[in-house]
Amino acid sequence: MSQSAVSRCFKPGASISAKTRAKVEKAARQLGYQPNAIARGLITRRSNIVAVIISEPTNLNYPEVLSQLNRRLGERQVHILLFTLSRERDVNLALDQVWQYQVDGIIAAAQFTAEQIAACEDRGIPLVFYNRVYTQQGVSAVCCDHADGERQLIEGLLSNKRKNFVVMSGPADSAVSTARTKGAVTRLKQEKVNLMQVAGDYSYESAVECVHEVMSTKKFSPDAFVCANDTMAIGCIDTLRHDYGVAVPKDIAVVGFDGVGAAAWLSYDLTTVVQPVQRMVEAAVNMLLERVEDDSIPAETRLFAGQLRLGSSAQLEA
Amino acid sequence: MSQSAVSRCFKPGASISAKTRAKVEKAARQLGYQPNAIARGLITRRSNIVAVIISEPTNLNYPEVLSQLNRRLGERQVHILLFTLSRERDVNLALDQVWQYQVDGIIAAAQFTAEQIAACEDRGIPLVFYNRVYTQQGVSAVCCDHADGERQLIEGLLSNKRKNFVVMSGPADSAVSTARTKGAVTRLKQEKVNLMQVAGDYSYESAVECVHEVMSTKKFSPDAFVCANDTMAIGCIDTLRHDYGVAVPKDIAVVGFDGVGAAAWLSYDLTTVVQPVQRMVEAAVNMLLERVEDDSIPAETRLFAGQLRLGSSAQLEA
DNA sequence: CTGAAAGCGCTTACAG
DNA sequence: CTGAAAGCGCTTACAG
Repeated sequence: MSQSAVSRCFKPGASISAKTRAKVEKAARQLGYQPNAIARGLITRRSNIVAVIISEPTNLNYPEVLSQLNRRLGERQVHILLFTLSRERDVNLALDQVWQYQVDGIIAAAQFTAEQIAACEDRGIPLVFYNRVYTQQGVSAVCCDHADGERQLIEGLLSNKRKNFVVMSGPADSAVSTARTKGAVTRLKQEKVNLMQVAGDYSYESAVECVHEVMSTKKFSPDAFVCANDTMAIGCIDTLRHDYGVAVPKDIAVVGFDGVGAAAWLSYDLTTVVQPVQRMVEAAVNMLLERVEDDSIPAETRLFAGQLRLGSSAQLEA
Repeated sequence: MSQSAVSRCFKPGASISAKTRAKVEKAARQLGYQPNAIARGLITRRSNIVAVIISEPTNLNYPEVLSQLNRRLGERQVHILLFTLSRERDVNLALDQVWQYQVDGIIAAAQFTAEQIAACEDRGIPLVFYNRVYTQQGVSAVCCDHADGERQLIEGLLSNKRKNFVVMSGPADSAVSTARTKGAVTRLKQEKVNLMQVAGDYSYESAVECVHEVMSTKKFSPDAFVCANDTMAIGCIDTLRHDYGVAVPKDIAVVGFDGVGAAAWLSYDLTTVVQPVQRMVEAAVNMLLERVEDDSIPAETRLFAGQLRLGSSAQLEA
């Protein structure tokens, strides 16, 4: 048994006789032999590992994203080296590790600086952003159309005769929150309505505090809360009902964004925009692996429309 | 510059003069050089990668576990190769990949067969289970004491004069669900109370169906629901309130298990057992890495008590 | 303290 | 179709 013969046996399409193949396979079975993917990667310069960098692991949306990613990549025999960031600024720490592990590509749900993006390019590591868009050239991304989703929600609330809006944003360093908040505010500024902005951090608890802040403001009595994610919208509904006896949606309408599982729970039945996670993940994986195969493929940004979910937390027209 | 000099420069404690070190570091900075961890792993037989295998990614508990794991392992410069299983039986597929990637160890929140455990041992790959216990020798595990947690909940419900219990289990192939259900049922069988068992799958939707099933059963009118996880407990509360106008906890008490974020939401304020995730993860990481360093260290099972959270979904005594 | 050499487990032209 | 040889980028005795 030569080394080469064994190697060819595990390489699909290599020229090898049925006889040698049988011999190798038998021995492999007896010894429990599996080719060493690390050594293979060293010579082929393909590790079949992709780094997944996520900065908001607490976002309820992310387990689904991660498990979809694992499924889609797994189908193509690609593995995930996982990096969850506690703070957005830890990107550099993660990237240092990424270089060392010779990953084939990066899927990032985190904010990169221009230098960080350039560093990936310099090293020839394809990079696809998930739910971040960059205006600069040559950056691939899949993204849910946050601005348009917010626009749809606001249209509905407006034709519902809502006049006094609260827009609740997420963490200041979250690009997703910024996009959503900006989408909502931009549309609202075109109308003659009152607008108050408050800053949460995506968490239920932060929404509770924001609602207290709003409700203790004299001279402003809101009739609609527009929240940057579902978790905060849920926090709003609970606080309004339990602490202020407000009827939702009769007195105040509440809308969220994401389409997490809890949005459909009977206590909330949230009006929200559902991100097409499956399609987004599929697109991200395809775009990344295409560019791994062929580095001449140009960058591309794909924007997916979210789907309006009409719940009873805000009775919009269909 | 010899290869050896560069190598020593990146190895802490190696004998190298300040002068050469400076020269190497300067060059490294200019070229953006980082040692290739893959090649290093090939020769040192240490990849600094740990496989994390999770079979219930939909469990709301798991994002926190994963992000804690990442933090704890990251502190020790160890990385996570992630495997999420859609079905418990995919363990073999995951393990095949695990062998190829020469991981240093495995953390598994999934059910392994005796053969699968033996395969890890044969290959000398340390294995620590998370929230699974095995009675066989030589298996390391950290686990929340599910049975004792259930016992505490049941004691409380009993001293509350509850008489007609529903125990709702999770998926049949989940060891965690089995342990919890068995803990509850064992304790209940010691008392003169009525008991009905129903089978959910950990999801909110399955709890809704279970409640319908129970409430349409003539001759049985429950006054306590004991659910194998928080998500189902939440589904119970919602269904009881919205579909049957039941007062929780006055008419029917509901308890869960896990201590997920939503348990504290105002609409639920769940009585549940909180898993000490931080401590459990810390223990799992320590146990695994100890055994990576020194394979003579014997296996160990560590059982952590869960902490009772007294919410208003069941008014237990303190 | 430093460098030349061997070797980790693979793949891949190259000759036969 | 098959095997010997070179080489991927490292680390680590070994000599100097």
